[in-house]
Amino acid sequence: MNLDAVAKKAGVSTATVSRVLNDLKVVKSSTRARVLKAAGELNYHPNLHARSLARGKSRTLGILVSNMENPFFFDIYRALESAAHARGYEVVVANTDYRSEQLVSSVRLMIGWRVAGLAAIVSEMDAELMQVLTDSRIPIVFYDVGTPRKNITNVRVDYKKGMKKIAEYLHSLGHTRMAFVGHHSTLGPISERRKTFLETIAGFTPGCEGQIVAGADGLEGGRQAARELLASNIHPTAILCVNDFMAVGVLRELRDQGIRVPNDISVTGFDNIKLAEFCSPALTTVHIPREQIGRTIFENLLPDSKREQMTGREILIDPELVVRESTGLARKTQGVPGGKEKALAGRSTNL
Amino acid sequence: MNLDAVAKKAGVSTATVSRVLNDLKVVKSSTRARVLKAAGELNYHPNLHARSLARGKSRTLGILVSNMENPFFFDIYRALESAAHARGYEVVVANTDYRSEQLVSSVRLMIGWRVAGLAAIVSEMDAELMQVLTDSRIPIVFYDVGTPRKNITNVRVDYKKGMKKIAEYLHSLGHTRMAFVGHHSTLGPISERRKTFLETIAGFTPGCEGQIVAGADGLEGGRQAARELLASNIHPTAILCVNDFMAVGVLRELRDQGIRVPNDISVTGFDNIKLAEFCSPALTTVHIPREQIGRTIFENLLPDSKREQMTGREILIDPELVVRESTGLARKTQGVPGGKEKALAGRSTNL
DNA sequence: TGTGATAATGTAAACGATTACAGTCATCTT
DNA sequence: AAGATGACTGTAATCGTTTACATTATCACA
Repeated sequence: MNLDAVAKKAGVSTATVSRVLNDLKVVKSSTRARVLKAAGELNYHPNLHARSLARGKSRTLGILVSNMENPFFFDIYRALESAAHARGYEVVVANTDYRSEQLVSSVRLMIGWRVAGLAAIVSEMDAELMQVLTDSRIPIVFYDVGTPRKNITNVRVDYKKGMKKIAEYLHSLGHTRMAFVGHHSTLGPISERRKTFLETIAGFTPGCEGQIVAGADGLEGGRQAARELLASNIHPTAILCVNDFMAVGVLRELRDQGIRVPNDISVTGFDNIKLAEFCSPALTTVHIPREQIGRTIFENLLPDSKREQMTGREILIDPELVVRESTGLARKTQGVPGGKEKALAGRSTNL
Repeated sequence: MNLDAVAKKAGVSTATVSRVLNDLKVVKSSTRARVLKAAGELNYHPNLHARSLARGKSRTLGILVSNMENPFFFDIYRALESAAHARGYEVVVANTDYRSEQLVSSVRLMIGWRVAGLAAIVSEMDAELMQVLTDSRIPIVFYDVGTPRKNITNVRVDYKKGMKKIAEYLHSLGHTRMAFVGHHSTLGPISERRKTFLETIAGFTPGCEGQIVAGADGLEGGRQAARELLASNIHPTAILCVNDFMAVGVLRELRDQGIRVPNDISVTGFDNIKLAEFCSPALTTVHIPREQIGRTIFENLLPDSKREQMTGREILIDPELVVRESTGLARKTQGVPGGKEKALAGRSTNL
């Protein structure tokens, strides 16, 4: 079913049909009606490929996320989409699953679709991909990874500040032995988050120790990491998680092992996803304004922005501590609460 | 950047470039190399709109879901996508947010993109939309809603059986006063789920009572519904939720009101999403094989299926009870545990 | 060296829209 | 009555591919 068929049926030219369908009000209302009737009867739907091709520009935005299952990503996606819809843009989303191979192929797809803009809310990155993107002239917004360049904006949360707030808070509760649970793509030796955590801990009183474990991003990954952590001889009094999603997994494992939160161990998340207030105990976390991030990304993707698009900006977002039930005073003695392990000798804290 | 530019740079015709890019191995390997080099240097990416237009058929599947935030939908989406990728198909997804207005516009979009197939995992439905879809010749699979027709397959879980298993299980634990928490789109007076619940309850010993509350699909909606329920004078001993996602919200509200689960009230979910085993207490629920559903949907979307596509099939999926921690024996007396309400007189159960 | 056969490439017509440009009317003006 | 105006509508080029068909190299063999 194409324009021609409709045109024929309505007894007009394809140009007129096109004008009707695009609401150019130059068309006489009687012909307009005739065309609409014909289109309706034929169950006609414009071929959007042909349309984009002819128009030469699209009103579709692409968004890449690492893990749509993690509500953090989903919330940004939703905010972005709703901002876009409000301005007549469509959004297509692709899940990279933290695999840079998948990222590359998704980017290829998006460029092939000639999206009007591309948002990359991903942790993984690929050096030559950056080049391809820069060359592609598409307006791009990165979240967290990447550096501003021509036609590239970077939205970044001040991760360091958030981490500091959390760590200081825990420290003020008497915690000195802390562990960090992250997922692989945030924990490579080069990763900023890992570094931030270690530096922050190191900045405290000399006796503070920081340890690191990793799992996949998700409930199961969090649980797995907690399991490893507990099986080791680290015995932290607080577990800081890279995000709320994994923290919920951690909570679960602790509960399974009979460890009380926060009495025996404190746990913190990051992001402040909805689930953080619905799990038990509710998570102490750091709020990241995903709604705002989504909107900001959209605005920076728009072609018309009068702020010159070509320089590349960086936008820094300030996270806030949210205290709930999962954190409390550090236990004075560091006996292992689960009970199945031997008591620790001589590793008293510096408090 | 178009084929022509590449062709010129490589000193060949566009036809040859196209052949190289599509891996038609008729091209001499030396020219092939030349073309690839040119394409690379120009940072060329084929325009997929033009491609689809020329080919006249796409390898893209559309999927519509009511609420991507609910892991149930997400899991189906993921399974479908991974099956699709394995066979060289792309997937685009649209969130309808339970709004049939949004559904209509998403369908329009998908048809406009000339998707090779369309999966509708939605609860909302629109009479005339069904007609549009039937007329559109696109292979379609519905989940739960809709009836099989020409070029339409219907995948359906035996909701009745699942509900029955849950209700019978609860009944065997002594529960007679049950409430059902659903979201609006599953609870209209005409909805099958509502009916199923009421019928099942009615099928038990005469004293059994069933009540119904609704909230939005989600954590918050579940909590809200629970709040209403507890504020009313229904005092159920068991709360059956339409899905796990809402059940987690219910759990949260009960905990806030000091009601112990399952000691005071039993709670059940539906779907068996991952979260169901990570919340506290872990949810008794009914397993729905989302992985399998996703794969099944994909297979029925494929054009080549030798099973004649034209008749329309129905596929029924059998759910299984999963007992965890959120259910237990009914309290013998139905005093209100929260303590802030007056005691109930004379409404003893039939046990 | 000519002759098919076969391999490699080129030509040009689709695909289904949009849109600049060029009509065609009917209606006023003068 | 001729010309101007403005309101509609039609013609045809264009967007960037694919692909049937035509054409030209290449090569083995008589």
